[in-house]
Amino acid sequence: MAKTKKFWLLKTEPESFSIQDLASAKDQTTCWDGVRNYQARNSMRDDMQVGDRVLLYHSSTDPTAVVGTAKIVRESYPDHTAWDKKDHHYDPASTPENPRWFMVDIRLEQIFKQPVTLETLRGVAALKEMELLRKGSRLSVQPVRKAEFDAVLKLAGAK
DNA sequence: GCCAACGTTGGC
DNA sequence: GCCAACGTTGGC
Repeated sequence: MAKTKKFWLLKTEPESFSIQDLASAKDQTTCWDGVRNYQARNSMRDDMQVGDRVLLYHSSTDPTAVVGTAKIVRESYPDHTAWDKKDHHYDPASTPENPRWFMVDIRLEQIFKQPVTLETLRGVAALKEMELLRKGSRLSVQPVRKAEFDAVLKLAGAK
């Protein structure tokens, strides 16, 4: 069966890791570590495939916005930062023998010349159902519909 | 299994 | 910094 490409949105606080950080990373690639939410983990562990496209969103900044796109380049594997006592996201319940948390690798595709702000997204009728715009939405790894992904690209003047 | 208390996220 | 909306924890 042919793989169907999926679309995602990943949130990050630019103070801790920004799309500019991704741009200057080796091979413009990074592991998406530190996710400690089961629903988000399940998306990464069970549903993300190499080749899927990702919107990168900067939260807790001004303005909050989708700032670019990336691609999944490695499917899920254990998040070893959960085993590191010194790591901020350390979780003693996760072990190498029985890992609880997973991550994927992503590679930068593009930084939007024109970031698409949350305010802009809220004004677009085609995005009314987008998870990001749901009241109280906190999920840091969200599925995005293809039509939504395309609409955001269009708003950014990107492909 | 219920649910109160607690911790976190994230827009404003 | 505030606080609404969550998710998790743990006593019972």
